[in-house]
Amino acid sequence: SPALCSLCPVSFIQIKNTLSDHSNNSLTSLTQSSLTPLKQNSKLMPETSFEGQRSSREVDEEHRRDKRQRTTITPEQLEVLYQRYSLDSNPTRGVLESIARDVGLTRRVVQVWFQNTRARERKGQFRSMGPGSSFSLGFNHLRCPFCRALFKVKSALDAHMRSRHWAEAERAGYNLS
Amino acid sequence: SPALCSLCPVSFIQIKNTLSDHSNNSLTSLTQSSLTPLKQNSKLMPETSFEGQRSSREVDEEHRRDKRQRTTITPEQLEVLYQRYSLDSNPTRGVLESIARDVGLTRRVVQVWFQNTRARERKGQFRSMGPGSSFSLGFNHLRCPFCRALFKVKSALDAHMRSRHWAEAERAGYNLS
DNA sequence: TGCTAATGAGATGTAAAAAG
DNA sequence: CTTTTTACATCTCATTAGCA
Repeated sequence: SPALCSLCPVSFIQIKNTLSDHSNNSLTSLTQSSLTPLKQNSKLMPETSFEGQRSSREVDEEHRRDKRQRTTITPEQLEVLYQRYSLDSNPTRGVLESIARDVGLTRRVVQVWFQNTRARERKGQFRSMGPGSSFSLGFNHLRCPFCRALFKVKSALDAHMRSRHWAEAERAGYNLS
Repeated sequence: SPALCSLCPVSFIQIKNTLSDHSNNSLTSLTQSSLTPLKQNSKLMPETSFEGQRSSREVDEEHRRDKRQRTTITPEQLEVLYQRYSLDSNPTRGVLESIARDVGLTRRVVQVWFQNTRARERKGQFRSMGPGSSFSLGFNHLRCPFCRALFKVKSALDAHMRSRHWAEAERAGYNLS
């Protein structure tokens, strides 16, 4: 079976990635990470045995096994993600799935995005806007200086900063009244 | 020989289990357990379509392997369960069945949940409500009492509660100044 | 090259299974 | 039934690697 979603461009690779949290394989890596400087670059071993045992003629069309699949999240998707994040940064499984449907990504991708975003927030990282502050993206959008959230109007951005970046905004000297 | 890691509390037993559970046979079973729709939960927790689309051919390979199906109990279901539990922690079979009907789980699942919850309560781990009722996690982490967000320092948690849960916090008597 | 999506190890919680 | 163990799901944290 091609293992390709009929509704969206989900490949076998992506589905496989959803399992990666559970694959605690190997004594080898455990021992290694515990006892050695961990500098040895173990080459992300593809499960050839597993893939090899299904009918290979059906599958081969489209994956590069040696490469890690990196999803490109579009600004439109980011906008939705940040909006949902602002409502709940730790969504339950069901909510996560609904978000995934909304933005057209797999649940795993959305889950990872939330994990990474929580980590980013925890570390106090915010995306400094760099040169050309709060530049517009696409169509009249304002980007939050502390994260990538996009807003159509300044009042919405202000409200966002008030609610989401209270401390940082104060530190940075924004006057949010 | 029961080797124990000298640098961390990893025992031989744990390592052995990890190996035997995950190294050889488990990509198939993992895939299946993660991707196969839960039949008893299909109404409340429908899996997304792309996840459920594995061919039956892939499924029945290694059919005998240990794949225990783990039900994911949603927060909504937990709320009902805890509420019923507070009324009677040892319900009769009939009551158990009515609860099962209410929450949309099998009687067996509800029964196991009550057993485990009684055991947890006996061990002093009882929580009157689902995860979200303030308890600490890890070493330096504080969990928000109103959602699952984690914070390293109290000030960050306070800022979070101020921005996200001001109403609830006020009601609950938190002093956020 | 910087940002960030993805990966992996380790920790935690708990549903399910096994043992008693 | 209770107690204990196993297995799975998800989190954090640290890293790795892909793409504009």
